[in-house]
Parts: sequence; structure tokens; C-alpha cells
Amino acid sequence: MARILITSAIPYINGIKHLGNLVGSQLPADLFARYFRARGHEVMFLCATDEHGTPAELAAARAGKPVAEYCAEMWKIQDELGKGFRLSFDHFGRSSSPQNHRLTQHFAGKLAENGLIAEVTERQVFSIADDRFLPDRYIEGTCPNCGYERARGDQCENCTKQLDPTDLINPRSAISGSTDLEIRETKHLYLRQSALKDRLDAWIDEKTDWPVLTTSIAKKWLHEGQGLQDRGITRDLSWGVPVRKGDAPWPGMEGKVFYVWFDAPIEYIACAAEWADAHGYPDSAWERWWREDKGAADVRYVQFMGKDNVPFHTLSFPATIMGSGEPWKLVDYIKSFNYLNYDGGQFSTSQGRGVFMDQALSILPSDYWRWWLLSHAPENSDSEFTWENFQASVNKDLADVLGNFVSRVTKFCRSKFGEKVPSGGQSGARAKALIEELETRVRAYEAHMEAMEVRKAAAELRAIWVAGNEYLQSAAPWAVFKEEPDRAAAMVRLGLNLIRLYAVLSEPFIPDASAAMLQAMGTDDRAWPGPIAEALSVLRPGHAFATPDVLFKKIADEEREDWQKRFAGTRS
RNA sequence: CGCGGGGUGGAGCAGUCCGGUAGCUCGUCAGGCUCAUAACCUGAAGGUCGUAGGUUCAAAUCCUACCCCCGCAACCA
Repeated sequence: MARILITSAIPYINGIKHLGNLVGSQLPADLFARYFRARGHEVMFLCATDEHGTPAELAAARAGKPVAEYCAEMWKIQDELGKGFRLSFDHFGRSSSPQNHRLTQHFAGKLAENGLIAEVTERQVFSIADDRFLPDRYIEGTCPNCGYERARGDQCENCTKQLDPTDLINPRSAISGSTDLEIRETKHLYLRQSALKDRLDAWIDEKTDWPVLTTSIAKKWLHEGQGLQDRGITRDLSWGVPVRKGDAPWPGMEGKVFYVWFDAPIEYIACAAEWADAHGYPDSAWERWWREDKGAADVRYVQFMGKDNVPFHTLSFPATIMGSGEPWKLVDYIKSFNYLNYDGGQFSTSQGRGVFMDQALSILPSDYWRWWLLSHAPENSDSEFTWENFQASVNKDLADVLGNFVSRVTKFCRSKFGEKVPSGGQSGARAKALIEELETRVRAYEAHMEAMEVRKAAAELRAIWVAGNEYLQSAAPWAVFKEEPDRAAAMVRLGLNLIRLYAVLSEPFIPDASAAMLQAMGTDDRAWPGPIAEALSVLRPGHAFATPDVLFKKIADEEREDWQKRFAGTRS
């Protein structure tokens, strides 16, 4: 039995996440958390909301609420949606937690002790009307290059030219529209990532088993231009972790907070502390997951994220940990994902384009989404959600192949033998062939899961379902029954046991359907299969079962067309 | 020459590292079965693997050049 620590990239607090966000981190992380638990490993699966930063402050202001209150409400919504999608976090934390405040300040203190923090005075744009410094992208003006009037301080969307805020003609605040801007001096802390470049480089070089997407992005940042740059880790904001040097104040940094990208990854650790506190466990309970000197040496740590998050997880966060000089657990494997597009364009939170988590659950149960998203996960390249594809895949895979299998077995048994596992007969050559096939396929499925190949695992699982239909078709118990009811009984007994086996194997992908199948079979035995022949004799003759309702209802054309229209525009 | 990913039958993908008769799912067509959610099973048609060169007995796979699509480009998270 191994110990596996799994973290999903933590979603930003602002608003409800769309399916693209879900498939890029939380959902695949959940798939493997469930799988490794089912295999008997000890799993710690953590996620949280990322709450600090300018967007949260602005959204709270728009909602007319104090930012802390706004975040607490949004956290509750995200927590419930996570439960709706059956995301099996051991703890869903908050980066604004006191635990994270303490740890973030602790890391900053250690980094300072080790000479890895630089204090830099810089000049930034301050908006007097908004009473805040403006990040580059919150400054708008006319592009000096193409004349586009809504160019942002970091880049012109129209001509893609990269800009400096001072390049803009008629600059104004994107928040209030005010042109009452001035340049002010402000002091900030920089993490001296450049000093850790060689260690990071050597560390990344060890990771030969990581996906190309992950290492190529990391290496690009390490080697491009002048190499890894130092990074500002503080901001002039009020909502965040106050800048302190461990327990001590940080002279000259009063009133400033740490930048979200410094404190957000530390929340992975703090989240474990929140988990321990919530359960009344001592610190040792979470430290054994995170401190190599306190029992975490044998932990395998896996992170899941979209490709946009890779630099922070391959470089910034490891730099924080290495730079602390303390034996915190470094990530062992990073699984990163490309983007899921929506009907010919990108999902967009800011434009409300696509299907959002709450909307998805309002029209279909979570298993439908889980299955489609995971079996189409954007592992090697960006992939695309279309309603036609979604309808076709879900109807075929879930309703026709799996759901109908459960239906035909249970209904046939009920009509010929009643609702208990029939006795008598012996399994024949076809059953033997099926068991051999499943032996191979189940081991292949396990191999894909161990390798974290999501789509290949899904394809193998589907093939396992199909094998059941093939068996029934060739064995044809409905024909055999007329002359040799005992032989038919053996076939049906195998079929019922297949349902239980499918429930166990499918649980990581479609937990609700899995539970429904087990309940229908009247069993709690969800032991992962060893030898297939044994796994297919768990339900003994005489064992009672229930014929379940339709496991997966099909999506009708009218429904699809209706949703297609409803989600064509932007979210109000 | 900014960096990275991708371009394989109508659609979505695997195969490319370690060259050797082009594979999977859906769709289409035909057949079978009738236990089942008009479901299931079998078979067939359909691709000169982005383009042009090169290496080789042999290239989707290696090399060179080019074209197209997507993402990223570090104080937005």
C-alpha cells in the first residue's frame, strides 16, 4: 500500500467555474483519487479556493459586499458544486485561512533568512479615484500602434502588440474609467528565483517521466531570454496575507500583502493543516503528508492543473520550497492538461461563454459530464466540446453500452428466474473466453490508470463494458433457456456478476451509477478485482437483487437542440 | 527567425520516441439477434497519414524547407 498526496489546481474564488476549468484539474484529480483509494492506497486529496487579489476585491465591490463576506459566499457555492460533481476532496479549503496566513508568512521569513528575498522600489500607476495601484491589465487606453481605443496596459487585444502602461495614449482606469492617474513609487519584495535557477533546472531534468507539456513549459521559462526571472511576491492591496517575516513585522512593508501566486500554492500545504484542524487531529497528522522529516518521505505527490498553471507549479512553488531550506515535500509528478474549447471558441469566464458547473448540473446528472469530459480530456492537444458529440458519446457509451447491458441482464433474469441469482449449470467455453479477455483488459485498464492516461483508460473501460454485450450475444441465454435452462442460469449468473464488476471498475469515472449498480445487485462488495474468475463469482446463487430503473436516460434531439440554443450566447 | 502543442478515411482520436502490410470510437451501408433504453452483435465501404524534397530495400514514423490551426509570451489569475 502506498501513500499518495493529490492536489488539484485551486480555482479562483471569482464566480462559478466552467467545464473547461473542471476537466483541467479537479475532475481528473478526483478520478485518480478515487482509483487509488479503490486500489487500497492511502490517499490525501486536497483542493481549495484561491481567494486573494484584485479581481476578488473588485467583484466584491460590485456585489456591494465586504470582500471577506463575498469570498465566504463564493466558497460555499464552489464547495456545493464540487459535491454536486462528486469531487471527493478530503478537504476543500480556502487560501484565506489562518493556517495559510501563518504558513505563507513562515515561508517568506525563511526565504528572507536565506537571502532569497530582494526589496525593490518600483514605479507603478496609481489611480486616485479608485484609491489603488492598477495592475497593467487594469489600465486602458488607445494603442499607440494601431489606434485601438480599448487596449490594455499589458497588451493590445486588437494588434497583439505588447505594451507598457506608459505607452498608452489617454490612459484611464479600467475599473472606474478615471483618467486621474499618477505614477507613484512603491516598495515590493521579489523572490530571487534566478538564484535557484540551477537547482530548479537540475530538478526538472530528473523528471524524465513527466508529460512533455509540463517539462517543455518549465524549460522554456528556465532558459528563454536571460533565464528565470525574479518575481514580485507582494502587492499593494488590503485583501490578502499581510506581509510579515515569519512572526515578526517586516519594516517598510506595512499595509501590503503577499501576491496570490505566492500564497496560493502554499495553500496546498495549509489545506492539509485545515483538514487536521477540522477533524481535531494534531499537527503530526498533516505533517506526515508534507514534511519529509516527519513521515512524508514515502509519499508520492501528484498535482493536476491546466497548462496555464504549469510555470507556477514547476518553478515558483518549488523555488519557495527549496529556498526555505526545510524538508517540505516537492511534487513527484505533474499532470497538466490543454484547454477544452466550446463550440468553435474558447470557454470564457469573463464573457460567460460555454457551460458552467451549476448549469451543467441543472440539466443532467454529474456522471454524464464526468464521463464525457474524462473520456475526451484534452491530454495531448486542445479538444472541443460540441453538443452533438456530447449527445452521441453519452447516449452510446453510457445508455446503449453500459446502461442497456444492466437492463438486459436484470430484466431477462427477472422474467425467467426471478430477482435472485439463479443456481445450477456450469459456465462454458464462451465464459472462459470472456474471462480471459477481461483478464487482459482489466490489467490494461489498471496500467493506463497507473500511467494517468485518462482517455486511454476510458476507452479500455468502455471495451470492458462492450465485452459483456458480446458475451451475451454469442451465449444467447434467451435461446438456450428453452432447451437447457440450467446453462442459461449459469450465463445469467455471470451477467449479474459482470454488473457488480463493472460497478467496481467504473466507480472512478461514474461514481453515482456505480453506487446504483451495487445497490441494485444488493452488495457492498467493492473489492478491486484480482483474478477475474474470482471477481465474477462474488454474487452466489440465491443472492437477491433488484432490477434498477434506467441507469442512463438518453439525451433526445430536442433536448440537445434546446440546450444548444440556451448556451449559445453568453451568460447573463 | 519568440516558445510550445497540433495537422491521420465524414467527425473525434491512437499510432510517430525504438522506420516494415494504417488502428480505435462515432457516423454511413448491409446482415444477424429479438433478452434489452428502436438497444445489442457481425461484416462492408471510406484515408496516396498538411505540402514539397531527402535518407532507406522500406517512412504517418528519421532529416530539411514551407503552409495552416491553437495556446503561451511571466505582476490577469
